[in-house]
Amino acid sequence: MKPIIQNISKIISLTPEEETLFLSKIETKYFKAKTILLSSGEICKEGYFVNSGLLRSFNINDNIVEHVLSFACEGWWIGDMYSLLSQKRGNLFIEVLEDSEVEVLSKENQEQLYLEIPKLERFFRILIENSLIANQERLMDNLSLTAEERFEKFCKKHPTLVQKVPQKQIASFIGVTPEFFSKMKSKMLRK
Amino acid sequence: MKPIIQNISKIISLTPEEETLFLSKIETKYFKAKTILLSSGEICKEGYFVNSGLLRSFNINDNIVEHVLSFACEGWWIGDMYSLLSQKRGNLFIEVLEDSEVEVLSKENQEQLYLEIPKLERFFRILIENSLIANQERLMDNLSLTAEERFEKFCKKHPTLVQKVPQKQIASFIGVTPEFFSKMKSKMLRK
DNA sequence: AAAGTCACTTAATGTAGGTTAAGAAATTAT
DNA sequence: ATAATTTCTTAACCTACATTAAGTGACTTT
Repeated sequence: MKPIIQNISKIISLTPEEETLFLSKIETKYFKAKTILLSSGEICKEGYFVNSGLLRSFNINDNIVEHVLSFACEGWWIGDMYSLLSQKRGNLFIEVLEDSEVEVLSKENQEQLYLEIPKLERFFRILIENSLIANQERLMDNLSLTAEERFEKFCKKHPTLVQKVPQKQIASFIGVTPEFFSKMKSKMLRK
Repeated sequence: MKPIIQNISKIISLTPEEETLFLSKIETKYFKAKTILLSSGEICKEGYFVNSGLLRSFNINDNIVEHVLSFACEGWWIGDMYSLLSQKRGNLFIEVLEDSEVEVLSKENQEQLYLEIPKLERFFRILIENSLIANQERLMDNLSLTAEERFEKFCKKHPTLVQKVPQKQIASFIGVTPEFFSKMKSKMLRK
């Protein structure tokens, strides 16, 4: 069974016909590392489900500083929610960090699927609820924890990512500069 | 027409029967300022839609420092998403800041409504999508803007709230101490 | 109206994390 | 393999914001 179907089946159950219909609306694509799937200023027309590999979304501040909004590895969805929904120009980049196999679901097909398989409203509602919860927690963590504590939490929560992701991007995700992150890390090791 | 029905009608259309059914599942309540609707450590059993007045959700760090997650005034929904969804103990408080009139939707009734009016899946999906987008933006702002810039953005986005909410809670929302906020504000006025 | 609490201000001092810069190590490209 | 680019480290110095503390005014409570 395709990972994306497994992913959906964890939350709602699809009939074989619905599965087929769903699969007809997505497209499997392969991307090389460093491919930019979406740039700031563009309108996001599709969402991505990662079969294998690793993507990230980030923005760039004052044309200099990158801030990572999210990573997505196997079994995760990624997109620019703001732009995808509003169909206005967003300010996120979506980049492939490792050679990846990805299911592409266009905005258009997603809307059609909502009509053809109303159950999918439920699936995506729950998917987004979970995303919101994670985001709220991250927000509160940024307000109340030190960089060290945030890093520890990140390690516990995403042990695989810590191995795969370049260190400067973990720094960006938890909200510190690469220089400070490096200093902090070596300080933590010394304990 | 009840504000909560207006709120829903902006996104989906309900038949008169569906409206009646929906209304039968919510309860209008009146709360005095300072009422605590939910405490940290409790399981959140209901969501709130504000007809009038003002609520907030926040957590408390190390039994000392409060961090405001969100405000909700007229026309806004509020709840502890994490606890509401997982039915586990959350760490948020929900407090009434001004005497308020509120529509209460229990978790139980909400689940029933999803079955009886599947369109509501769509409504809440979109509601939560918007909430996620706002959260993501706030997260990125916290990573990339100064306190001053965050405050300016807050003022533009929520001009009514700036008038109503105690200053120390705006400070908490944008992520600084009340002391620093006070200093910052007087510095901004001097310009 | 007095007393107490709470919200806000101001100021001195402290610190987590930023900036700049330069070199070392690791990847990538030729 | 070598050069080129990128990532990581270290260190000196800097700043946005936190902490502590003390004082003022406003709102509650009795």
